[in-house]
Amino acid sequence: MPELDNAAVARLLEQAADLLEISGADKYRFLAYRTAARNVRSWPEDVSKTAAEGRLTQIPGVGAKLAAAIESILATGSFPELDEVAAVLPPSLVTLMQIPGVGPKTARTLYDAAGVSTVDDLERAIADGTVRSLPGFGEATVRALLEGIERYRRLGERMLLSDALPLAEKVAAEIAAVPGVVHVEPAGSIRRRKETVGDVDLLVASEEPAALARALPGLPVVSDVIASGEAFHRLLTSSGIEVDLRVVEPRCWGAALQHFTGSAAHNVALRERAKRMGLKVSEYGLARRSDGAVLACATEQDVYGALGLATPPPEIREDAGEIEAAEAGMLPRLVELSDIRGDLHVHSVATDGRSTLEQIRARAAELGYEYVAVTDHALGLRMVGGLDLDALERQWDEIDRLNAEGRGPQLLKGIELNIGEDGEVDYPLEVLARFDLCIASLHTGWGQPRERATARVLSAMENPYVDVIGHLTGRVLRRREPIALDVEAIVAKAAETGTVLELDAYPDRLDIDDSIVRMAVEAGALISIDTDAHEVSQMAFMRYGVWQARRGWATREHVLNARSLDQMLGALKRSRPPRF
DNA sequence: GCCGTTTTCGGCCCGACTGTTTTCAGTCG
Repeated sequence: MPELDNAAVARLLEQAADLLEISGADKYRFLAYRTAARNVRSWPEDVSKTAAEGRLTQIPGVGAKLAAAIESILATGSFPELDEVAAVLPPSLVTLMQIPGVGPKTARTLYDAAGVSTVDDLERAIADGTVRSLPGFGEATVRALLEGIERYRRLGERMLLSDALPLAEKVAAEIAAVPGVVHVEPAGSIRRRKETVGDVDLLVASEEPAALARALPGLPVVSDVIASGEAFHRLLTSSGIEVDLRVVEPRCWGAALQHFTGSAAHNVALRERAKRMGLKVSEYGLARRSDGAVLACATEQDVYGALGLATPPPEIREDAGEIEAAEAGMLPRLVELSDIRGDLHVHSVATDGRSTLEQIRARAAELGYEYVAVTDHALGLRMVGGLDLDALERQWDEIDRLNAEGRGPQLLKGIELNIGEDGEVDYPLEVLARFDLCIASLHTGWGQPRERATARVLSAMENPYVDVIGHLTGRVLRRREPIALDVEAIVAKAAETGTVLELDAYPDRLDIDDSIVRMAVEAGALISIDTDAHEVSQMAFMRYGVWQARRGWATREHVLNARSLDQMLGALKRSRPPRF
């Protein structure tokens, strides 16, 4: 039985929830599975450990029954309730529900009446007229199904935040110039800075919605208006990405922004709280239940304030403790881009980078940094021409020369070491001691057993000169799965040894992710937000790393490179007296 | 199936749109 991580357990619970919903089970039963799945996914330790210690019911939304289900999943890879429902309904039906417009009832009908259990089945059944002949499936419904299939195939993959956000900002800028527009802001998962987003939502407040509607087709970034109503427009942009526009009255901007920012789970928790207080929250404002009087709606602060809450930053609105913290006045002051004093992971022309040391220093100066570490690849990574000792000496001489000029940010002598098969790194200790800081990363061993990969990282962390572990899991969003690792053990070791965990801000890595950041924050381990830039323009990726760190509840104090040069160097493992 | 500022039983978010079996169920965000 392969070790199942929290995400794998969550997926099985979600599958059970979907199948139970299709089977017509009680609404609150399958909702309970879904809530548990979400909380297992964000649970800050391995559920296998939680299970071994008999603490599964500490996970919010997990009671006795779901604890037993999770124990069964960990032991056998499934659980009785899932097996039972999967014996009656083909598990592939859950993919049918991913087609826009197809919910549980439609999926069930299509399966029962036409034997449809996959998207391909559905396409065939539409083509041969089977679906049209079913009761309840009129002309318009069949047309909507075909469009849904097309959208599912075209938009099935989530976009990177780094693709969606710049587009949203561009559309927002053009809309802001339309007469009558008072506010315009990306909402949804873009505003929460989630690493990938399913769709681009823009919220607009306008005094003249009709004028906005007339202006949309003429905007430079808009190539087509796909759908248009009074309060909703769907635009096709010149980049081929669709943007959904919601238009609201300026008077209730705050309530609308709160509503359309979500997350869904956060909003549900908020409305439950409101209900307990005799209030009601919707996109139209916070109202008294008794007489419907609207008490707050102009700003988000008004809405949260009327509920007795401070306003949580959008990045942490996931119903993962932020409402409790907001109530207690304990919301963290999250790290900001302006807190960042330097970049500790940048490649140069000496290996696989494309920028010179002077260019790197100049770019760091533009970004207002105090320091920037040059961290080319070490000897072991032959494929990119890792540096030998002679090459290192040359680079160090040049760094000394540039620093001696006394202009601009301090260049630091760094290196990106390769973690070997037994956790060893490329140079002996006496060479490692000569760097200002060393990052060590896994570059090989994808598909290794979890224990083995974990042991390599733990062993590297014992090295007194491995200051930082680079892009821990090696994932590449939409391309490469993370290496299977005992992340909890690694975070604990980081706190114990003073090894810093890097958050690689490259937009398709964002590695470590928000959940690991939160584990590090809670364990007292430091993180370092670095761009891993191979070209100076990529040093601008810092903002994506900062956002991911914010999603993990990191404050300035948790971030190594939010410290001044002296304090940053003093926090490195190598600056400490040796332990005996 | 979970859970407690009203509860160990009886609740468990809000509003809009759409099609059609035609005034309500299904779906969505």
